[in-house]
Amino acid sequence: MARGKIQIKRIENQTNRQVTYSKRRNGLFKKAHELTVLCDAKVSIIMISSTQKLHEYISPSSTTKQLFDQYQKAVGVDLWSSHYEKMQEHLKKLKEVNRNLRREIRQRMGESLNDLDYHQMVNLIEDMDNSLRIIRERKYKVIGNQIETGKKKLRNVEEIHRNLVLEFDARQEDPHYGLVDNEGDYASVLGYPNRIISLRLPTNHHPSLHSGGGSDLTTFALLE
Amino acid sequence: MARGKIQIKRIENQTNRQVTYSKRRNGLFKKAHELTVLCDAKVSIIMISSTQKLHEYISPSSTTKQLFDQYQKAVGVDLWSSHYEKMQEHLKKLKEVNRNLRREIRQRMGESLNDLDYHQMVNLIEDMDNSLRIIRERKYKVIGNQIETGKKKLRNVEEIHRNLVLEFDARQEDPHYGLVDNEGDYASVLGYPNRIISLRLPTNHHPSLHSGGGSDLTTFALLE
DNA sequence: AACTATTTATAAGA
DNA sequence: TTCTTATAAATAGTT
Repeated sequence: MARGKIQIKRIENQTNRQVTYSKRRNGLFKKAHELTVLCDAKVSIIMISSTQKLHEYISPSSTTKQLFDQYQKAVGVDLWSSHYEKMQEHLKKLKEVNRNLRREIRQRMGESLNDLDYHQMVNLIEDMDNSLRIIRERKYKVIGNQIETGKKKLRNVEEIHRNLVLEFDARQEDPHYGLVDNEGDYASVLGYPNRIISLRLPTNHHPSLHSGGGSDLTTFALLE
Repeated sequence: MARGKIQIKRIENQTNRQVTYSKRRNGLFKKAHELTVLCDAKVSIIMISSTQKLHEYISPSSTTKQLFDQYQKAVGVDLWSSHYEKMQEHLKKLKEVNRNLRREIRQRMGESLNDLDYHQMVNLIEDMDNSLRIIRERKYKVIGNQIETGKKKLRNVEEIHRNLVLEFDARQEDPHYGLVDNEGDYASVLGYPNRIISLRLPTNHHPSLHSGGGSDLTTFALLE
């Protein structure tokens, strides 16, 4: 278009091609912008050079996506859809699975039994019987554990009580029995909360001699 | 650019604007195409006029979507994703629901009982007991129905048999008893398959006189 | 990146 | 919408 006409065919010289690309790209964008302003139109240009570099023009107050959405709408082909399809399928499968799970639960709750034939119903009953047995066993095991724990706790408490009573009796016979130091608060030193000791021996703040240590009273406290 | 310079600003005259739009659009597309060929580039132009008409240019051997995908990749923002989000959320919810349903079934099958505390276990047992009762009732009802239907069918069969025997005896006493026409095959005319009649009376193809019609033998056939 | 001869695009009119 | 044409704008080749 200047200094000589050119053929419209690929420019083989790489440098030349890039220079022309740059110049004409600017020209194209300028024209696009003029069009945008003069005719109140929206224009989106996406260009990828032979070196894979990308340039774009988008008319002011538009976005490329906006224009692309309008383009799809006008062309009538939803190019997003292919991206959806896989997901749609997944969603469908999940819903199906969901439905089946719900049905199974309903049947196990004694509803929707019309869906089952006699044989299936017999199987269901057998299965639920087995399950119930398992769950009951489990329950009994839990109960057993609780009773066992309870007994253990009870034994501990009884021993503590017994020891306290023994000590108390001993003190009554000999007021100085076991009294080593008036200053220290043995109960709290050994980690026994005074509150609990005083429940048992309101007038005496000395610990029992034989109880196993703080842990016993801890378990006792947990029993409450 | 010709016959006088123009200001680059919106053309107020509507006709003029449209004419200019048309002319410049062609110019732009031509330039785009030249660029495509000269510089071995890919170009996508989407234009929407002030009257919302859409035009596009796409360089040969490309698609608009292709270029748009490359554009997204280069720009680094996935414009599809916003379309996914809602679906993603839905998917997530469904999976969660699914998980819960599975857990409930597992528990009702005596598995994953660690997830339940004692109270929940007691409730589950009570619930399953009730459900089992309902299902058993249903089963008994179905059994009852089957027995009832069976009895009814048996009665019908017995009556048919009785009548056939009666007829057979009558025929032995009087060979022409009840014989009206030798041509017709009464059994099949009345809808009785010969095969079944012949099972009972291999030498006599006449129907019983009193049985209730084809339906009885149909129900009989169902009994087999 | 700048220059400029020349080609190309196009505004206005028909 | 298309053609015409005077003129503005773009740009190929050069520096």
